[in-house]
Amino acid sequence: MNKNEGKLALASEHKDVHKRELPIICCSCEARQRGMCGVLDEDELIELARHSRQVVCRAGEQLISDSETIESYASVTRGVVKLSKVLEDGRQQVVGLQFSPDFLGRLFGRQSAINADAASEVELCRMPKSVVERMVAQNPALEGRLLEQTLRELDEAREWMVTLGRKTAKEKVASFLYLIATHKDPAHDDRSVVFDLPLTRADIADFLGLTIETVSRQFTRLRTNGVIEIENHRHVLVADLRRLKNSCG
Amino acid sequence: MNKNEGKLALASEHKDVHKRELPIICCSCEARQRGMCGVLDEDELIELARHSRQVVCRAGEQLISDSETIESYASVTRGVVKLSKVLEDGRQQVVGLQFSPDFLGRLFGRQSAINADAASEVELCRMPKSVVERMVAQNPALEGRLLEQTLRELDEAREWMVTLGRKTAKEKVASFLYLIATHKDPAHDDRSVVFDLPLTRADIADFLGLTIETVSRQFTRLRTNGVIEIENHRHVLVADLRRLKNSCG
DNA sequence: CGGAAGCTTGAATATGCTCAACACGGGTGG
DNA sequence: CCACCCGTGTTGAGCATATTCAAGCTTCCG
Repeated sequence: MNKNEGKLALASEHKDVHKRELPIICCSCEARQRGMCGVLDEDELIELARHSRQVVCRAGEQLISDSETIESYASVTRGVVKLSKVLEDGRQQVVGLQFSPDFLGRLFGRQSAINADAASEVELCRMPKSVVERMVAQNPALEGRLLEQTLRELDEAREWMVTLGRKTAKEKVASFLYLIATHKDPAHDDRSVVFDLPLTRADIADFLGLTIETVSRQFTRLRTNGVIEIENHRHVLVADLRRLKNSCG
Repeated sequence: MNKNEGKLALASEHKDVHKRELPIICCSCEARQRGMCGVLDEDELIELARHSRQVVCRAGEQLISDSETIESYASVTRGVVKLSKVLEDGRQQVVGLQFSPDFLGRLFGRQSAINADAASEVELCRMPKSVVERMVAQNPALEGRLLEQTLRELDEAREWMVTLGRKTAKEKVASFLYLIATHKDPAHDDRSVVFDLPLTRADIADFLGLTIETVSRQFTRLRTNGVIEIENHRHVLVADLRRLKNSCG
């Protein structure tokens, strides 16, 4: 930690500080480019950063649990976050995946209605609820950007409802692979893609409303059909993305 | 139509009009109470009303179709709107229901990604896209209210994903009935509720990711179990809402 | 009254689930 | 170093749930 920063932070409580420096961490942060921080001016960014904390979470770690009181929000800066809901008897459904630089947390919520877990190793930038909400109230551009993300998430959720409600097991698995493939490589006019699955078979099953056995069988089926190749159970090669898309129903 | 209004509208193009009267239709409109219009000041409301048109749609009428260019938004002021998506081979999934005073239309969207149909007879207040977007840009409170509705819709969509992915046919049908029952009668600490189904069996099936036959069978099952009573295929009586809730899984 | 649309019911079928066995890989400890 | 174990994934056999196909029944409306 920087000595000057420590001094300033102590001396400046409740005072405006001019010309504080932009935190180094923010400079290369995706949230600054395409995420919520992209609409903040320098002062706001410094103010927000002053209250934020970078945290790294191991795969499988729980980030937010259902019914938990919400005290902070976060930006996802690395890795994949899994949003899920569980029924009383333990049945689980993954209701969304979040990637960098998505905003994490139910804005204006008092307590969470979902669980959030690190699907892979994840890096978060945690921000206190109150600071974010104050900033949202003062900066319509921030409100606007969060509105846009929320609208995008709603579009994705509805798209996925079609998959859950109306597709066969094979189509579901193909749809999942297509989702990951296009998310990893935005320049997918190229026909072939290679990637590592960010989810276990169990997570994929919970995402697709299937069992792990069915997911496994459909992977095998897509493999024997030549649509995909798999190495080490995790590493996937899609030779022709259009063929995969055609398998999505 | 009022003669004075006609004259004013013609004479005042591109001029500010002071002291225009609040449209009568707005006074009793639910959107003015709990919907988007609740955050508008009088001038804004008059301005918006000047560009808006009330329309009534018969049950089954298409309001917005997939891939259609978006030129207007709307507030639902009466009835139930069904949002759906279809796969190329015709399989259909209902991805949401909207009631008064919900906002209808994909904000900032260039073209629609879903169909919207009148499930029952529906009344809409149509507003031009450009006017709404200008007002959203100028009034953060409006942006905030639309953000809140979008967040609520996202919550609902995710809740429904659990139903689609992880519940049995019986639980799905019970969940649908519970959704309608609690939506019709917000004061549902009372144990019994009576209502008319706003959707046909086909629509319900598309909402639940089932076939009409399965929906029908589960209705029969809930009826013989004494959870519900049905009259005329449409009129439903729930004697004990807690029993229905227990059937939701 | 007759026809159409919407709904229910039954029998046969198929899709995905359950239960069970086994394979593979990485880490731990004798 | 090898044996063992645990977590993860695959495969098979039998089964259950929801679908399909087909018939018949209400209700609404001309």
